[in-house]
Amino acid sequence: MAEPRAGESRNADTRERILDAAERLFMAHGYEGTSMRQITGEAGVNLAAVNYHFGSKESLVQEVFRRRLDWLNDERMRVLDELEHEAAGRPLKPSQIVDGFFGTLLRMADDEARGGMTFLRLLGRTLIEPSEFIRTFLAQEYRTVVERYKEALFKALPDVPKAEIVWRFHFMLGATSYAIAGTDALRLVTDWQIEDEATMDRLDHLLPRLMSFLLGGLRAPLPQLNEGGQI
Amino acid sequence: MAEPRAGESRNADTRERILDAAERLFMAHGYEGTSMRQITGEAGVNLAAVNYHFGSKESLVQEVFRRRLDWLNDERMRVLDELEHEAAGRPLKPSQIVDGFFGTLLRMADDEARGGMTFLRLLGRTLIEPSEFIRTFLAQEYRTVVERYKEALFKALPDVPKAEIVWRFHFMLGATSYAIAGTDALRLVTDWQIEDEATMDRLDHLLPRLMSFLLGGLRAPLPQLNEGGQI
DNA sequence: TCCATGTTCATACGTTTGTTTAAAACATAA
DNA sequence: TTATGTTTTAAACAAACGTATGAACATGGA
Repeated sequence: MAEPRAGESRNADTRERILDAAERLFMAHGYEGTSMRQITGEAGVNLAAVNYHFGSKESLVQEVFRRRLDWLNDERMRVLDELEHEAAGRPLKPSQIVDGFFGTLLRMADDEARGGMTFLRLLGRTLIEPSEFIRTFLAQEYRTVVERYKEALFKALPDVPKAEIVWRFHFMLGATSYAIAGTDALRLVTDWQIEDEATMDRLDHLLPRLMSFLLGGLRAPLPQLNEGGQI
Repeated sequence: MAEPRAGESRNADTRERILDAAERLFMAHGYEGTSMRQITGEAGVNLAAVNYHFGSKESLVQEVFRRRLDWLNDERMRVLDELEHEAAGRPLKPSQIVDGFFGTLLRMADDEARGGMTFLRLLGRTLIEPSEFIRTFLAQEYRTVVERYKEALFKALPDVPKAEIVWRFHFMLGATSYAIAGTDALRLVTDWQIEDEATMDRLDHLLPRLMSFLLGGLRAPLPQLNEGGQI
């Protein structure tokens, strides 16, 4: 380990250590289930450090997400810009759009410097986090990106009602959320000791699997909606 | 309101009042985010009542789920028994199985006596709840039912690798979870003021929408898995 | 050297947490 | 009525919570 050079360097180091510890603990135990003392303990810093550097626990969790989401959503925007530029006006293929949004997300798992699997699992279970202010915060962070991808899907699937696309976007988010929430949640479906456990959580298998599923759902035949009263 | 007749009647009433309040509050604020004082306050009972009737907060939340899941999973078993009996050995259609598992769940929303939408939304966000002991508990409660439906899917889709089906079951759970987690989570995708808000959350629309999506995903073309190293 | 600035530290504050206690109130049956 | 078991009640408990404070320390420029 390299010695921190001096004041400002230690400063930045402390912030990062706190963010890393908070990310891991929020992932494991949730926001309300994680205490300041756990965070500062695991980070090896003083209890008061969080309030000094971030102001409050609420601000801390927001910074935990912002640190990763800023890059992710910028990247998603960049990818969509590039796709639309190459398409030169013609509508994109749904698979391109889905990969731009969800593929870009899942590929973060390979990048340990961007939070890797830890952040992905945290995000996966936080989109439907009980804590009101976190959901509100995430909704704001995602607003513009989701809006652009929604519009792209509208153009790519002109024959599908917009409300239908919105719902299917929502369903895709759910499937992806479970996909990355990881082996914890998978215990619901598998019997702990699955024969090919080793290959179950290979990331290079997860992405194509999820992508097939999402596209299958997105392009499914439209349901017959009974416009009258009861079903 | 009918007067409670006598001792045992008041007893049961207090228990039910606590369970109802806890269900609603856990749905709104999560397990860790809900205090005993909130629960007993909303239920209109004494603070000590929870510990007297249920022993602890952990036992309470387990009873909240058990009260609904017992019926749900029995019903799922019954439906699958019936389907397999009618099929008389021949494999079921995937749509029948999916409807038996997820349709039975969603149709609970119409039954206010079974918890209705409140319990559904609670369940939706609890399958990936951070609290370890809740996930463990749910995994146990679901074990046998999930196992039977998995087997049914294996038989219904003999050409699809079992690992693939397990994953897709998992994805379906995720999509369903988001579907029932309700309008809170939908804010991620919609712009608050959607034109046809009124029709967005009509339950008789949600079920066929979700079903199309799930079946589309379940029957999607198999992904090309790179059996070698990196993707 | 001195001061100013930024950071760390131990400690304490006021609340809130889940749970326990012992007495009171109640219901049931002899 | 008396005796017995069950349920409700107010009050208290220790522990943990997020946050605030002021002294100690380190650093860089004057």
